[in-house]
Amino acid sequence: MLTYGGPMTDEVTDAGGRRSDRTRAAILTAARERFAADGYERATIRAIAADAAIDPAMVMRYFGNKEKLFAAAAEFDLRLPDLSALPPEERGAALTNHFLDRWEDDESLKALLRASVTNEVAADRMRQLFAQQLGPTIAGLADANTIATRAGLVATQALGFALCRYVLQLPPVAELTREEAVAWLGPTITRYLTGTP
Amino acid sequence: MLTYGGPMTDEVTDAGGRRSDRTRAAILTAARERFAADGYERATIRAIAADAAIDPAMVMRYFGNKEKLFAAAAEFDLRLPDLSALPPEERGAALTNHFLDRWEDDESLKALLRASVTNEVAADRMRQLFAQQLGPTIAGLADANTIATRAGLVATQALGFALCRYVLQLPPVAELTREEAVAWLGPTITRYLTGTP
DNA sequence: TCTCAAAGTCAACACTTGTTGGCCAACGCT
DNA sequence: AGCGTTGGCCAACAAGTGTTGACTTTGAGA
Repeated sequence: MLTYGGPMTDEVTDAGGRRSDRTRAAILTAARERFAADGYERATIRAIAADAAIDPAMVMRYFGNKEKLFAAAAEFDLRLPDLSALPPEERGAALTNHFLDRWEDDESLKALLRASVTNEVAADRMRQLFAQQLGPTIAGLADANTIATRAGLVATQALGFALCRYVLQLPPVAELTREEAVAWLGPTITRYLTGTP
Repeated sequence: MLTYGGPMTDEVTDAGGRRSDRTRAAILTAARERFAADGYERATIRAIAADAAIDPAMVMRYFGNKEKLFAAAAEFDLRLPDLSALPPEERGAALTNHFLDRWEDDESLKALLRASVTNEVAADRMRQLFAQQLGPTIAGLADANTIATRAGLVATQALGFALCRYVLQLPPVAELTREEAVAWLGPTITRYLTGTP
């Protein structure tokens, strides 16, 4: 039986909880950093284990194999806000701001982007992100049968900007302030959300 | 001495030329395909050699090592047209069309994009592409000290679209016709080229 | 205190990778 | 024909990969 007398928590935090929960969380954190920095194939189990200060075999015990570890590390929720409350012309800026926030406070997205270029599982997760999370939130903001296209277009600009700013670090894009970035991208996103070609 | 009595040609074509020129070209073609399809680390020398129907050792003989092979395979010229002849509001569509052309008739760009996410040499080449090729061609179309930023913004949309369409293959983006794509992206690029935030 | 499952360690495996050096075949020149 | 350069193949190396199994330690419940 899998009973255990210790404190019962669903959350996965650094401190507290069973010992196994802590190392599990340590592995996930290290994995996210490595996948974000190196991509899928260059991030090795050994390096991740070293970062988490545990044995590589533990990673296998906890997550089965590298693919499953990645799947667990790249779990991600865009946490998109409700845009319908805003006037249409402000929605692009709001969405841009939200994207930048999510990108900068969670390495999972960077890990997902870096990996999705060479790993099919990651690419699939990326496709789902925009189809199942962005799609529904912009549904109702425009003609129903244009929603998928609009979500895709938003993806092109959002991912392209993130690629240039956080991954390739193209100087002129990386040096933009938050305000400049929003001022440039906002109208583009707004047009993709509710405009017409 | 490195003299050779055979026909002296600078061009590297499939047919004709010395035997070495032909296999050299075969290696480059295979390398481009593999790098484009698999990215830098998953594209192995052995697989490239197999595609070119030669021995892996030949690849080393011809190009020294994997990095130099990639550098040779990912040599790329955007061949940007002169935009100043066009009316400002048509420049975005023209540039978009040209990008799509270049993307679809040469695998080097896809190879470069896939590799640049995990390989620093490739990332550097990508940065140069937009700084040294796109920059100069849009110089004169807008205020001189906004050129670098404008080139960067164009890069975000161009690379983002290519990423979604050709690499991730996001369904709604991959299914857009050429006309739809140009109609959506054109105005965005135009605004980045000559508009104001 | 004893017991036993959970958590962790260690060493090795099978495999793939980039890369190297030695050897053989082809071919244009004298 | 004989030569020498060039092009090509084979086998192997060292390093690093994901992954596995057996062993040891830990720590809570009886």
